[in-house]
Amino acid sequence: MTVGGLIALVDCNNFYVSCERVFQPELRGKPVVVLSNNDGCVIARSNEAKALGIAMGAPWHLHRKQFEAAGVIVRSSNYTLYGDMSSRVMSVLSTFTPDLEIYSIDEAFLGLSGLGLRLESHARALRAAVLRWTGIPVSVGIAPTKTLAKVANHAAKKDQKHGGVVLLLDEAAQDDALSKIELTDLWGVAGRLAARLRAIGIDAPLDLKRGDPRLIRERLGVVTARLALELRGVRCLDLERVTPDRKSIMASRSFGRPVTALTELREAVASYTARAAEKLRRQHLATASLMVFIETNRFKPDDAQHYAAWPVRLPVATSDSARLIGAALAGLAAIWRDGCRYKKAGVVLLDLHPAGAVQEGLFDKRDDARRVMLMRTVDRLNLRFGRDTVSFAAAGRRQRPWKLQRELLSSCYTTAWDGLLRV
DNA sequence: TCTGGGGTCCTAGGACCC
DNA sequence: TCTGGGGTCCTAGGACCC
Repeated sequence: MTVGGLIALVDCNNFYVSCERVFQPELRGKPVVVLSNNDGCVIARSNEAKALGIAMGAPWHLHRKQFEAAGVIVRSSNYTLYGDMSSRVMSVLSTFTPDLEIYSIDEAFLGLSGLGLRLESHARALRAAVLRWTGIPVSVGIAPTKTLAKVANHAAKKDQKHGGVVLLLDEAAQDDALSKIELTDLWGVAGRLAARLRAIGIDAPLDLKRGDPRLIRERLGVVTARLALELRGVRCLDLERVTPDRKSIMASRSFGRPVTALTELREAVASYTARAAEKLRRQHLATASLMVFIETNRFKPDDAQHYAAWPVRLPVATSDSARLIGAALAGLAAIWRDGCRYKKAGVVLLDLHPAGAVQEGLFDKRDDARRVMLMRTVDRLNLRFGRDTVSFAAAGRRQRPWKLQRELLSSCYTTAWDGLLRV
């Protein structure tokens, strides 16, 4: 039943607020919120602030007067600090087990095989160590699957009586925890999916757990089917011990005020692109395509609305800031409209490759697929080459010669072709 | 003489997470 | 005057391949 051992989810409590409190102890015990860029909206709340009814994502300017009158203390976000605190927390965790997946800035999954009966005291020791060495309080949830570990962690946070640690080891305990939460408390269920679940008679987490897997797969897709299995204790999501390479890198910002001048937009896009390129180089990657986008204020329906994105394909993968900025600005020029009041701009780097493997022409995936297919065909079949055609024998049957469209083959593998033609 | 069908890729959009 | 900034995966449909 617990094949593969148990999984712990360690999650920092109100992480950004806790980071601020480490350096400003006077904030402890008081209602505190951390605001997003431009002090736009609430992105973290202390328990005391939650108790006042401050919602996640609440636009601050709508509530400022009311909440400040209630004594709420406000901090602007400081991502450099949070990133640094996160590394400290993760490095403490890594002293407890090498079996660690850093899931987000404030969460990690830990593999717990071989701890046996000392599980709970181990979890409490871990909690105490993180608090002692970093000043950050964490909650620990332990269960046979990631999804159930999330449920356990939710329970640990919700009820102080657990002392920050909840284990859901047997089905009775799991069902008890599941009976106390809503569909949208589950990892992977938000409003839309919850509505679709209710439409087929699944109103609560336990209904989902006990639902017909085939029906769920057919009506709601593979992700929800996996979720249902995970609730049953069947592990579908494994620990990702090695952090995979990023598949995209974005840099974007909302402006503090509306921007109409192209020169100003160019400055913003150039600086975002430079930031994205820095991230790219730090991760030893290069990009072969990017997208630039601009956006007006969607909360102002009276303004002329304009959202536009422009993809730019680069001839060669690169991490060079100047080349990327040039490409992004060319894209910007193509979409910018005179007279619009822009509120946000950004750049996304796509089609990322390891920097070391960068060579012109190697990153057209389609060409790469053709080359692989070609090589496989040569291996599998008895090929005979003519000047412009190739014929082959398969399963003892003679087949019509296939016309080769050599002109379709990109330069990156004409060498391979030349080799083949000499066979 | 055979003119179909299966596979893969790309893109956009949707949904979700922190 | 003021409403964040990142990411991931899945799906569907069309293009294109042989």
